[in-house]
Amino acid sequence: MVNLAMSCPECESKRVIRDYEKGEILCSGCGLIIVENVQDMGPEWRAFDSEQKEKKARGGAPMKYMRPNKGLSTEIDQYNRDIRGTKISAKKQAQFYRMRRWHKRVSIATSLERNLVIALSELDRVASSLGLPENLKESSALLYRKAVKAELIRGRKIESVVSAVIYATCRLHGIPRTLDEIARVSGIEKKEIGRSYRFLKAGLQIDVPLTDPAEYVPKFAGALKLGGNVQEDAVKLIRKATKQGLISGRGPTGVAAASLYIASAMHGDTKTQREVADVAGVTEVTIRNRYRELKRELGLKVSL
DNA sequence: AAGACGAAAGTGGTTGA
DNA sequence: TCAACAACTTTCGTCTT
Repeated sequence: MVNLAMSCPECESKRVIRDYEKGEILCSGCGLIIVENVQDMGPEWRAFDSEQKEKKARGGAPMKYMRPNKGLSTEIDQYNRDIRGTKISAKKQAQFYRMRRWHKRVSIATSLERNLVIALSELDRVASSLGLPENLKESSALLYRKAVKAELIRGRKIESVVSAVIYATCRLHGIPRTLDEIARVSGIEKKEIGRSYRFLKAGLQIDVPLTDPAEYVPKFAGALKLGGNVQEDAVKLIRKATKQGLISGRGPTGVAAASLYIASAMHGDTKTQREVADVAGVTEVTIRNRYRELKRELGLKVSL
């Protein structure tokens, strides 16, 4: 029970207390229950300085972020001695050998399982918030299992591998999702995902084709509320540019954005560079650079 | 006032010695 | 491992509508 610094709305008395056992805030003067079912979100202890806080806090990092199977598992050591150091009998040795073997098997099975449980739920969460179809989740899960088998997870966060797997699967399926988007929903840094992705690509020898800028067109056009014919023209521009080797080495999003920008202007539904840049996740400057290249190389006569 | 333009400097990643 | 490099971003001043 703790006195709170507030007065009762009923009787105006200052005797408002908090009852931790019942989870209520009430007035001990008139008995009015002001708040029911209070949930205490904080720790149940109180600390008065940082030293105490250090000592009392016992949370630590969540288990899943720690190295799997470290700190929690038991090992049966390999020296066939008892605690006094004398050799133990052959019969006992054989028994210990069997125990070790089983112990190893069991721990490997559980750590693998634990890994998969965490990974698959994370995969589901990220894939869902990206609006990815069910079959893509399936192939992602499959790819993740392959990665586990190839022992590519060690040393990096499960989450970042999951993100990398999703990124790879999206590209393989031609469903464009940028690293930025995945980074946002997964909470993993872009470069971290990129690193895991490259590692994955090398380790599993999957070759992912370069992203075709045209894949981004419907998505960006949708966000900009541009019609189908604008999209078609944008794709045509991209095709022409591809033939002239204008897109190699260029970021696909930038190319798609510039093409859409030009196409929108050709249809008299001009969007500002700012608008296009925002939905494409690039800057206006990049759009201008691509736009300039396209205009020059394709001999476009666009009045803007 | 808003948008377009482009120069210059800075950033993060790749590549080749 | 380091430096050069390309693509892209940030920032900023100028021009156009």
